[in-house]
Amino acid sequence: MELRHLRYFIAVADEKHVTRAAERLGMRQPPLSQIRALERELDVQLFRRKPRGVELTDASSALLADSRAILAHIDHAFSTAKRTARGEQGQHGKS
Amino acid sequence: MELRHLRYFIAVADEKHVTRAAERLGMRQPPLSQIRALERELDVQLFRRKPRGVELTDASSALLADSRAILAHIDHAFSTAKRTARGEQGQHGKS
DNA sequence: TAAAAATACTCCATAGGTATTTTAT
DNA sequence: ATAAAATACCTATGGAGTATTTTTA
Repeated sequence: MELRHLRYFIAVADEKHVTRAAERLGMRQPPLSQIRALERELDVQLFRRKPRGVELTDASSALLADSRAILAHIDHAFSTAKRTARGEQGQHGKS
Repeated sequence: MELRHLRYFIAVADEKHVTRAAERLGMRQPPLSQIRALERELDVQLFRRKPRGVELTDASSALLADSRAILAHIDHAFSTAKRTARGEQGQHGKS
C-alpha cells in the first residue's frame, strides 16, 4: 500500500464516480481500478458498482474518514518538522 | 511523498546507519539516498552525516515519532475497515 | 585513511495511457 | 441500450541494483 492508493480511494469515495475522480486527479479512469487491488489486499469491499457510479459500503465510509485523518496527520507531521527545523536555526553548530 | 519514504526514513533513523537500514529493509544502500529528496521536498535537514553513520536532528526526532504514529494510524484504519466489513456480513443485501 | 553515504548509470517493474470489453440496470 | 467500470495491452517513468566517487573526521 502506498499513499497514492489512499488518495485515489478518497477521490472515488468523494465523487462516487470513478471517471469523475480520474478527472479530478488529472488522470485517466483505468488506473483507478487499482482500487480493486486495495480491496483484495484488505479483503474488504469498498464500493458497490452501479450503472451510474459507485456507492460506499459501511467499511469504506469508515475508511474514508480515517484516510482524510491520515493525510492530515502527515501534513501536520511535516509542518512540525519544518517548524522544529526553523527553531533549530540558532543552534545549527550543534554536532 | 509516498509511504515508502516514511518507511525508509524510520529504518535509517532507528539504525542511525543507512547501510544497516538497507539490510533491515532487504535492499541496497543507494536507494535509501532517496531520503535526500525528502529532505529537499520538506526543505528540512533530517540527518547529519558522520563518518560512522548518521545523527538525528531535532526535526527528525520529531518526525520519527510522528512517522511511527502515522503507520500505526494506517494499520488501525485498515483493521477498522475489516472489522466493519465483517459486521456488515449480515446485511449484505443492502443496496 | 577508512568507513559510510552520495552519485552515475543501467535495467526492470510497474504506474499510467489507449483501446476495448464487460457489467448492471 | 447506455453509462460506467474492468480488462488487455503497450509505453515510459522512476525505483532498485552495480560500480564508483565523494565526504567526514
